[in-house]
Amino acid sequence: MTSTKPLTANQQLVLGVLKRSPSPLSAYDILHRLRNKGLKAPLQVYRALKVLVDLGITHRLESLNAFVACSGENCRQAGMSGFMICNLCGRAQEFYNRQLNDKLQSISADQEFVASHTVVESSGICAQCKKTPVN
Amino acid sequence: MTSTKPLTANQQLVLGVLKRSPSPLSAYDILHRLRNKGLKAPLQVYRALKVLVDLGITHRLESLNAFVACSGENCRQAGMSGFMICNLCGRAQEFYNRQLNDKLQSISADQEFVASHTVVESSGICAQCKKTPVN
DNA sequence: CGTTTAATGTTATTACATTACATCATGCAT
DNA sequence: ATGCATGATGTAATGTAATAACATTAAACG
Ligand SMILES: [Zn+2]
Ligand SMILES: [Zn+2]
Ligand SMILES: [Zn+2]
Ligand SMILES: [Zn+2]
Repeated sequence: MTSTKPLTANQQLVLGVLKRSPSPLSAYDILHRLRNKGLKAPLQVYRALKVLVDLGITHRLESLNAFVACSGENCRQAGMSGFMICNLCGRAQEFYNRQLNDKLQSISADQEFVASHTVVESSGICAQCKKTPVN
Repeated sequence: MTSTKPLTANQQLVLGVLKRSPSPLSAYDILHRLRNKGLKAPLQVYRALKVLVDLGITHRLESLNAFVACSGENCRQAGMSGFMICNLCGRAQEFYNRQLNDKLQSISADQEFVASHTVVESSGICAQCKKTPVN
């Protein structure tokens, strides 16, 4: 059934901000953008983010301490996608690669390690910024 | 030639603490352990860590906001190793896998993304802790 | 209704990291 | 030697990220 409980008001607000943003936002960035909507404290944002991340609708970028809306549909099942983060324009491109996941899986298996979550984040320069140095 | 400048006193202290620790330490953990050696401020630790990380002698674990001494020799060249982090005992096992790196490389290439650094961190339960639940 | 439960709000605190500026040591050019 | 540049250190203050503790409100349900 996957009876999916609807998002609460705060959760929708936070998700909306993330979806509209071209690049990842910190919790405090989000808070700042929702002051006018009545949000006042970090916890309101962190609570909403926790739910969204747990649902797989939003991802946390560990190397940025920031959050981004999921760009795919396959994250709930896969549980593991990667990101390419541009140091110039700040955008984070999400990707999913079966072979990469399989490889990570086999590496874990070799060590008898049971992974529950894996972070894959590359920093560098995106194709766009390579062509147009100043964005 | 690789004329390698010797580490300063603070850098050696920080590296020593990391090498002796069985699991990753936060900058403030390190500071705490070096109070008796005269270190007083976070910046002294962060400065040393920056040098050690830049040298590839130490790695930063993004998902923990913590640091760990490099367990291999191949990091200076490779620039990319991964970690399996146990949620029970807290240990972080470093690994290096050529095929994984090649795959990440090819994924980047497909998107015309030039990666300068890549984070790979899996969280889960290590072999040790699987056998002996309470460590 | 009255009671339970989940979501929110509010304040304070803890944890992580950097900025700014003063001081000290070292090496080297005059 | 003396003065100056350079790099490492020390110190204080501040900025940024995240959570703890507790009060309040809103929905669900008998
Ligand atoms: Zn996703
Ligand atoms: Zn870019
Ligand atoms: Zn290493
Ligand atoms: Zn373990």
